[in-house]
Amino acid sequence: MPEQDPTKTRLLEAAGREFAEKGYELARVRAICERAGANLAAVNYHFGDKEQLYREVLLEAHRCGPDPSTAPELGALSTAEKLRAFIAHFIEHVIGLGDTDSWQNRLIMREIVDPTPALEFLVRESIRPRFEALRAIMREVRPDADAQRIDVLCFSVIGQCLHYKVATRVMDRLIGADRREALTAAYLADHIAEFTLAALGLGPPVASSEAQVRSQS
Amino acid sequence: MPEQDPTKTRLLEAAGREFAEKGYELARVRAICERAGANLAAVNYHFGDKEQLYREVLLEAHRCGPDPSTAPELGALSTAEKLRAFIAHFIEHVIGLGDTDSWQNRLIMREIVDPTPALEFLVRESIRPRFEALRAIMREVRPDADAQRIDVLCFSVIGQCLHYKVATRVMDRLIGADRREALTAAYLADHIAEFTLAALGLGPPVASSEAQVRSQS
DNA sequence: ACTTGATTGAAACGATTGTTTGAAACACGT
DNA sequence: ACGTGTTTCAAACAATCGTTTCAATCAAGT
Repeated sequence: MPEQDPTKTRLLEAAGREFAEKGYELARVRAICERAGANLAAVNYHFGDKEQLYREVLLEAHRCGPDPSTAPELGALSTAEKLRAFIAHFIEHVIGLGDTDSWQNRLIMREIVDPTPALEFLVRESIRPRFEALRAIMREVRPDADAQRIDVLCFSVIGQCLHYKVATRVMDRLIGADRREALTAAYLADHIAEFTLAALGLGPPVASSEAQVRSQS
Repeated sequence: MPEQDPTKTRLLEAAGREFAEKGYELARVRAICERAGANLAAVNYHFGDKEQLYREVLLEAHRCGPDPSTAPELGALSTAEKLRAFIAHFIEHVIGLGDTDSWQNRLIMREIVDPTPALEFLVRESIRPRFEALRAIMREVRPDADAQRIDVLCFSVIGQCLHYKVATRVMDRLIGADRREALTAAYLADHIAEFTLAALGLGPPVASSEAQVRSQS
């Protein structure tokens, strides 16, 4: 099969965009095939049916989306810097707010909020490893905390980050699309890190202006 | 029209549950009518079509769901206590994690994450007032902060709260449904308040155990 | 050229959807 | 009892969806 851009590949790409935009139910097989420049029957020929296509797309989104190999190296960093690195990585790669927000991220976000049976796989392969990494950091910060407290501390971090992906549309109407887009990945990562470190007693309280924040690091 | 439980009322209730469970597209008019014990044509007779029914259900969810009149009285409280009261109110009423999670909350949450054209109304009537209230508190905490910093501070609070509604299914698979359900509204409200107050310098860093938290209040 | 297997194409199928229809049943003022 | 306007009902309609069909097309081995 020495082809340069086979129909099957184009279908996966087109299906990814369609599923991410519309969701599984609203995504139309006809629209996917049209995007891919393929015939209507191509989906059923290459993937069997719509559901199997969706699973393969989700698998592709996991592979090409947030790259596990770019997970921050947490070797010789201090605890505070580990946390800062985790947050920066999460914002930029998992949330996908740094680059052009890819269909991969939107698709995974849909699966989180409105799960299909494919969620189990997604948790096992992508979400849990990251969560365990954060949990390890939190245990380092608070060695004598019980499991429940560790959990909610992790959720406080993840919740802050994920909010910018989940509630994007509401934010646009709340503070204006221009001001929402002005919240760059770097700014958000910095804010959430400062906020979290201060809450954990690893840094000073969140300052009023950017200058004050910088004055301590 | 002196009736005790008219078809129109039963349809709104049934439609609310159906839309909340399945979402707008997956919700079936036939299922709604079956739940309401009404005829298939009842929807079109009383509401015109499915979309107008959805709008009226959303309006009903806004009225009977998170009650604006129960918004915390923020009169003579200190800034820290205002924030604590806001968070507790948000967790218990808006997230709906306190009582049985009603279809009203699930429906509104769907509208936030995956908006329909009805979002504009929802923001204007329900979300913006609450957001402005939080923004006022934050301005009180950081009088010299610019608008952008006020925004992200508010989002840090809301993001922490909303996460327990948005990612419930993922949490179940991540820490187990039993441990997730053990996170009561009171516990979460207390944690998020402590976390946020510490981040703002209005309280001590988040402690390792519950006892240490209590020792300062 | 012919065969074989994999792929593409246009058209149709069957099921399900929201919606409409027109008659029957009901409520109620006269 | 009658007439009138409202509400319910079973049935069908039109549109759309995912899926299937089967012939046409292509690539490569012989």
